[in-house]
Amino acid sequence: MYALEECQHHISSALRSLLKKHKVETEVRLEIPPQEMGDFAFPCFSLAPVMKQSPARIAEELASAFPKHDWIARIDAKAGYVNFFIDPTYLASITLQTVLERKETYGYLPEEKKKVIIEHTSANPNGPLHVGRARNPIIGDTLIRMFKAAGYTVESQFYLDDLGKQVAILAWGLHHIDPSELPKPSRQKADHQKVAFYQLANERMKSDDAIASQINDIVKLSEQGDQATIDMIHAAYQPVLQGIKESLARIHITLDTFIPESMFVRNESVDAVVRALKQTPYCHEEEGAFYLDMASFGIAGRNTKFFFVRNDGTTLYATRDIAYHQWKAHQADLLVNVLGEDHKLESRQVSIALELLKVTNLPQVVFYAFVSLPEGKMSTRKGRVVYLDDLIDECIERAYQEVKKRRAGELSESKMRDIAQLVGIGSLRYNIIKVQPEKDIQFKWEDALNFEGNAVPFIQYAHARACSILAKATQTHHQFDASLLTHPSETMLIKQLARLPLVIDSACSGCRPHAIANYLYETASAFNQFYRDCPVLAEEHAMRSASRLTLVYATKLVLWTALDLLGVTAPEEM
RNA sequence: GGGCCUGUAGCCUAGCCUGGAUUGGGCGGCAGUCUCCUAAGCUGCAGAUCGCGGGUUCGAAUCCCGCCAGGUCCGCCA
Repeated sequence: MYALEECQHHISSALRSLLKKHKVETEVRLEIPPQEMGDFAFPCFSLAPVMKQSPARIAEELASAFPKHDWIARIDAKAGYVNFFIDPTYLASITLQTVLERKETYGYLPEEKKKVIIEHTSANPNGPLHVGRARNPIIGDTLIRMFKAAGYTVESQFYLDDLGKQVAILAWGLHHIDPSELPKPSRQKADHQKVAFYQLANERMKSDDAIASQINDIVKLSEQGDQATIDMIHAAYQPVLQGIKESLARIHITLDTFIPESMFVRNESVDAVVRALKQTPYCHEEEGAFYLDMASFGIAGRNTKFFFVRNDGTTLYATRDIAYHQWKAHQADLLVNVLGEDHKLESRQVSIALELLKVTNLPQVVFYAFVSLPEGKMSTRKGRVVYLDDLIDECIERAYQEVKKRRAGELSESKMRDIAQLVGIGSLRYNIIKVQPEKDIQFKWEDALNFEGNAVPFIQYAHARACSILAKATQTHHQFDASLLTHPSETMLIKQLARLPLVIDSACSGCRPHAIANYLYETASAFNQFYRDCPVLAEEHAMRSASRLTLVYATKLVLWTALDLLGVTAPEEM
């Protein structure tokens, strides 16, 4: 058990037994009081009616009766609260000791022995990833890293839509459009080269019914499992998918498995889903097509009909999604999906259908709001997009300018390029992950490329400062005397380091990746204040200097570990 | 027409699930700070009817109801 957790447990159980003496059985929930008022607080207001005393009086009694313990330096009763002050020396000694023992796994939680599948990105492979969609892989990959740290076995999955209209349009375009008709692609990557075929094919389909029906034929044949058609589509999207993977790899994202939608048609599990759904009392027929009436499940709107079989007997995307999730439910203990908010209704409908099929392991879904441009929503079809690859380049280039501005002459060209790489990519990931997923984001270059304040360079810089001190130190053993680390800035920093396990736990259980970003910012900030107040190498008292050096080392490890949760790497100098 | 999400200083954002003590940060603005471990830092100042109106409560940014604004969805599309 980590330090703060142990301390919290100690306080709650001591409070519980104190209250038991007053014949009060209650759940003890501790709060974090405002600064300077303590480390944990217990509000007594709800006890007042039960104990027939004023909250202030109860707080005083609890405070004076509270047993002495190493954890607690001081207890205050104030305005109906019992405020507990952790003993900074005790906390420092336990926390630093734990960091030194655990090193890169400090903060990681015990092995849960549970498996979670996290599905993310799952973009149609018809063109390059754009910034609107970039939120998906970044949230997904961060969740993956968080769940691993929280002790889960994690598999990342990309659900590959290889049967849909989008890939059929792409395939048609590649076979019927003369490349000379198209504008020159901005990049050599396959995803950038092929997207123009998709865009033009999409336009033609809308104005020409013959083309529309040719594309529909492709969709139909592939859904029926026609091997030649499936192969043709596969050949069309495969290079695009490869391009998408390369883009993701640039921002440190790889996926474990790609599950093609066609798998569930081929193995006939979709047919089984259809048969089972038809058996349910919610199933109705309309002109040869079948739907579930979801009105009684809280689905409201113009139409509560959830169609799962067309009148020609073929299935729909959502039907296959049900088969996919039914299969997935048996592959792991926990399922997490990252989806755009436009999929909210469909996802709900799929879950209802799964419940009707007696599937109990339903996916937990993290929805994110769209990233729009000042001109409006991004759209591959309309060509109104900022591509992820372009944003990556721009971030790295801008980071390079910043490094050059500050360190030209001091660092070699290749070193500056390396730093720019880490800063640029880190900025991109951090800027997207630091905002809670359900909040709308309007993409503005000046915000995305702002490297000051609450941005990743601030954190990387703190890490680099720590590395710089460590590099200059002659001492190699990490020894410390916790009783010498009593400066307020030292105590603040140590408390911050002690929080990491709690942050991982709560961020993970609530699927709130932005909490990690916040924690990092606060930790870097605490380190910068320590840096200002507490000289390390220049400190004359040898043991104090050594202890501070150990604190610097611990901070470096924590910053590194937490940045890694976001898929961000920190340079040793910048 | 209906469902879901969002609304916190000029701009961006945390806190909302699980109500609690002066709503934390950042950008931008103003004023300081490098004979001292990298000033991508640090310090101070100014700036908020927590969208609006009710309700519950000893206590509401947080819970409930209504309204307003923005996003998103309501296809035998994916």
